[in-house]
Amino acid sequence: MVRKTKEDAEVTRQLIIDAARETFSTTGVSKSSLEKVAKLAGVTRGAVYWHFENKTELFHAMHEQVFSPLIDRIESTLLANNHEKNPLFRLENFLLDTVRLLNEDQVTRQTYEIIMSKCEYVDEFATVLQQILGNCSGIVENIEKVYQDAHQQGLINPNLSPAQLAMDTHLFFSGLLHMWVKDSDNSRLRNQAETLIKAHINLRKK
Amino acid sequence: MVRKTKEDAEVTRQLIIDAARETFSTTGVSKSSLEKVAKLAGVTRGAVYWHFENKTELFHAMHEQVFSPLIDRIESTLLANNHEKNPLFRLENFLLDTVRLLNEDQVTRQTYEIIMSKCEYVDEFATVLQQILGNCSGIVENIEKVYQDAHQQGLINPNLSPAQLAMDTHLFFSGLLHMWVKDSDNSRLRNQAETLIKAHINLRKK
DNA sequence: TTATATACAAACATGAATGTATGTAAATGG
DNA sequence: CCATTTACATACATTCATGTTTGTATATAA
Repeated sequence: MVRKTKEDAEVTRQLIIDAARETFSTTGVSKSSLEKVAKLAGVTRGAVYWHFENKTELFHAMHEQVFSPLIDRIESTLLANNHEKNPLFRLENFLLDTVRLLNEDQVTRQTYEIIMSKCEYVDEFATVLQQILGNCSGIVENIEKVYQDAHQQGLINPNLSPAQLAMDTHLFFSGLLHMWVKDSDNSRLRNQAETLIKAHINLRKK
Repeated sequence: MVRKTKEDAEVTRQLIIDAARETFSTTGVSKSSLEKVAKLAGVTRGAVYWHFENKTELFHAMHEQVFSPLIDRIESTLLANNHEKNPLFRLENFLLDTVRLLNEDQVTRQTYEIIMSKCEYVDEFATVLQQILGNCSGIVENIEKVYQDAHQQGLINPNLSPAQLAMDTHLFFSGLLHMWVKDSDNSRLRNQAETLIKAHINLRKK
């Protein structure tokens, strides 16, 4: 046994996370044994238990690694300090970028797939769901600010409530992501996504 | 051992399905052992295996029992043979009724919860997902017809595409149901749902 | 240079869930 | 009324995942 340096250990940790994502994605979280994950990562369960308390913690690590940067990105792309000064364009770009990211980045795509259709939100995982819902509230708040901007700039119908528009957009996009992720062999939706987003935004324009 | 009559057996079968729903709902599908289900139903695993091949078949039975009538209801409430002659009202009523059903009927609510957040869609369950997606396509088609009606009757902005509107509505509602089901302790959304639906429809009106 | 902590592998112990096979009493059909 | 299913309960065999413990070679700190 070759004792690893600190950097080597970090590599191993990442290998395990990657293997977990891959395994969760094909087998589902609850049917993914840590033995399978370990084998795919080229280590033994010993390594897995060294780096993570149990499967739940491993799941958390995998989830956080992808979603932390995503959450951070939201404000900067959505809010007024962005270079794009038209709030409706900012919103449209945010939605389009997210879909494009799902198209291009397999890691993000797999992670979305797992949290949306390969994970059961009971007991220990209920906290993950609460976390996700918390992020959602954050997104809605930011979208609402966007619509408030648009409202003030006179870009949208003045008797539409920003709060309601924000919820409508969020639910639309949430539904879109769910479909997008689940209906993997329906390329129609995947191609249609951009058009749908633009149509959704246009519906609000004056 | 008291040998049961045919009707007794049917009662047992239903008890098992009910127990399964309850167990799936609290424990998640994959962590629900048939032993637990059996005990809750007041029988042994013998009875479960007598009525159902395995957990997957039991899940199918539970799912179908709630969703078959739901699917059947769609066309009759959504399409033009309905008493309500205004297509936008038909659509609004359909959405509102669905939310109301979720509010009132615990069986329907639990079943939605299970398929939306307490089930992993891999291997044997992937077929369930395909089934659900099939139903979705059906709903979208029907909603599209509604918008075509509305279009012909001049109720909506003439340069809005019925197909895109239908998808937008479906994604909105899909997102709404997901949130509604998952965010069980957020009564805000549950109270807001009606308002959101009406706002969503109003957005399309001329 | 040596003691200690690190980063795992390997072995062990346990428990839980599944599927099947067998037993059985009573309903049912002839 | 008798033979045969039916509708289960009970018992058995097997697989599999988990968590823990132990072993160990080596990086690292003192």
